[in-house]
Amino acid sequence: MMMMGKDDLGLSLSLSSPNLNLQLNLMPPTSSPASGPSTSPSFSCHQKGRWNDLVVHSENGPVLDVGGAASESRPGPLLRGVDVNWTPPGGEERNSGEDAGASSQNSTLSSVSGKRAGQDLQVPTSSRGVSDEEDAEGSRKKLRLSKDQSAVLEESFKAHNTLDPKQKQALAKQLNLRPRQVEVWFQNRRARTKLKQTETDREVLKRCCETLTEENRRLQKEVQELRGLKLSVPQLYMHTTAPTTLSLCPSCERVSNSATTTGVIHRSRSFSMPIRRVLSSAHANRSSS
DNA sequence: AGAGGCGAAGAGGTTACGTCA
DNA sequence: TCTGACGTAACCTCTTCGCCT
Repeated sequence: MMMMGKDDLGLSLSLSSPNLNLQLNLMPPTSSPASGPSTSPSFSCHQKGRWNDLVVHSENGPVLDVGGAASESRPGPLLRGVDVNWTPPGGEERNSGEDAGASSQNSTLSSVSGKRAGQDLQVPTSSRGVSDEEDAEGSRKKLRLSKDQSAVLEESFKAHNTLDPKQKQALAKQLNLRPRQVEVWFQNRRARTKLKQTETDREVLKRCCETLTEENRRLQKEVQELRGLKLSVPQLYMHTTAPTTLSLCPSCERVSNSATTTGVIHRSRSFSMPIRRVLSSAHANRSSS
């Protein structure tokens, strides 16, 4: 299980509060410009040349051998039950080159749900058609990719979370999968990554909200204290305007009570300490009087 | 045996790009 | 040359469904 970095998505969020400086950088890697729908992070669909060095190769050819004709060549413990990714010799080769080959000869790989098979046959899209012979096979069997296949796909995904057509072909051939399967795997992988990231962000934002709420509560309390002081020690404020005009000097970060200031407090955390000095001073005055 | 989770895959929509009249 | 219609490809999101625990 690979852990995704925070920059797998195309969002950038920055939050800052006195007690919290939060930056969520959800931008995709710089090599993966976001150009999809505006509602969500997405990845360019025209990324030719970005995948040139990506496929994970093995010294001895494909990293895994699930496509052997002999059953003993299949990864036994890695695959539970039938190896749906096994391709009869020559079966995938007939389809090499195009996703249209998704009409796999591999009957166990049938991806046609009974409900939708008819739709597919009626309106085959560019790469999602289903052959009649596959339809005739009946219900689809859907099994997991092997661990080795998933590992190779994960490695590829780490390097790039989008697929170049050539690399899709290469991966498909390497893993004895159909290009459509590789494509779908990457789509689902991106979706899982995004979902995971969304949940993480939600937690972070939740904590941020709690922190800000607490900070707000604290500041409200300070305001109450200041107002109480103003009532009890009016002479302390005679030379100044209302407390709300207190501002923070951007250079020294001290409280300024200049009447010319706009009252904008830039850094409330720095504001807090001088305020406390004011408070202690006021308390001293009150106790002495 | 049934429920729920997970993942593979389908369907429909969006966007970007190329082509052509 | 510009422009709008059209087709295509890649992607995203939602959903379905089969397998596994």
